Amino acid sequence: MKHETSPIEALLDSHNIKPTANRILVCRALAEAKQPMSLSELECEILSLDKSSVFRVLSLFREHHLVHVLEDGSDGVRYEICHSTDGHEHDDDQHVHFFCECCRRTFCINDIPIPNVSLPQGYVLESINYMAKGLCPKCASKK
Amino acid sequence: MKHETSPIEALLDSHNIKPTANRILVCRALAEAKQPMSLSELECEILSLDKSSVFRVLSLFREHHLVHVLEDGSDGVRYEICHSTDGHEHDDDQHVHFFCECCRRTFCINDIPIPNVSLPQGYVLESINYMAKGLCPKCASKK
DNA sequence: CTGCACTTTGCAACCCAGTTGCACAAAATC
DNA sequence: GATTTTGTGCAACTGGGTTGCAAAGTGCAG
Repeated sequence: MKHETSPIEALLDSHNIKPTANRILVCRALAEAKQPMSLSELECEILSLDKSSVFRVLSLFREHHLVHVLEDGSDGVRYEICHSTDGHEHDDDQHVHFFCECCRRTFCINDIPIPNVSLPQGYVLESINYMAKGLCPKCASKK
Repeated sequence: MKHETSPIEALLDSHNIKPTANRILVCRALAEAKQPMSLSELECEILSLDKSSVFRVLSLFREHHLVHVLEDGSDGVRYEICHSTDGHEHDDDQHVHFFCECCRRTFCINDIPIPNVSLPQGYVLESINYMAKGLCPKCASKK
């Protein structure tokens, strides 16, 4: 019986990434997460993998534009699957993120695209990191 | 002859920070810098000070809202003097920053305020980190 | 199938920014 | 001047990130 390719494998494939076991694990973890994940979170979630393996898988994903990186200021970066329609070169799905200073989690505000600014002459824009900070609904209501 | 208080000391004073020698040094370095500075840059610039001293001075400044913090993704945060008019509680001078991926420097785009977004119900906004990335004019022209 | 080249992985070691404990120096207070 | 409080330097630690290297896995030609 032939091996049915999962959606995860298809996703890797569409980014020209050979789907090894480790890569599938990491990719699935990221895909199922509702929030962007940090290296160490992935490390904990997939205990079978070594830190360096996760690191290298993530680096590879980044090179192939399967994930993008965001800094929330909580010491270290987070990774999130790109949902851009074409999935290559430029991410067209960059959206606003929100970092809760109370529970220190990072939320995707998928509905809200990043507002653009017109930079002064000469600057070449590649990407934008828009990180709003404050209290998430849950933490705000606990006050 | 009486000790003339420098503008730097006045600035510290206005934020209720006792102006010690170290604090004046750090504050002046920040004030004179055209770009936000990292902990290690300050460390190098003021060789007489220990890393931990700079760190503690910066932490103090942050608590007293004399500086604000920004993440440019170049490993580690940067500090910048607040130029808010009242200088307390909320920074009203938050502006766009630009990180050059070539020379890895961070620029203040002072003219451009951070565009606001209306967050979903429940979120309480405190601050926004808006970091545009790409090539600065100098690096872009070198290509 | 077998041997060989290349890729992927795990381990251990390393790097470095940030951070903390502690003891001493400086300043403020009594 | 003695005592308390505050600030500082040193050294050590932490934790995320990164790399070298050798072993395991994979693909392919013969």
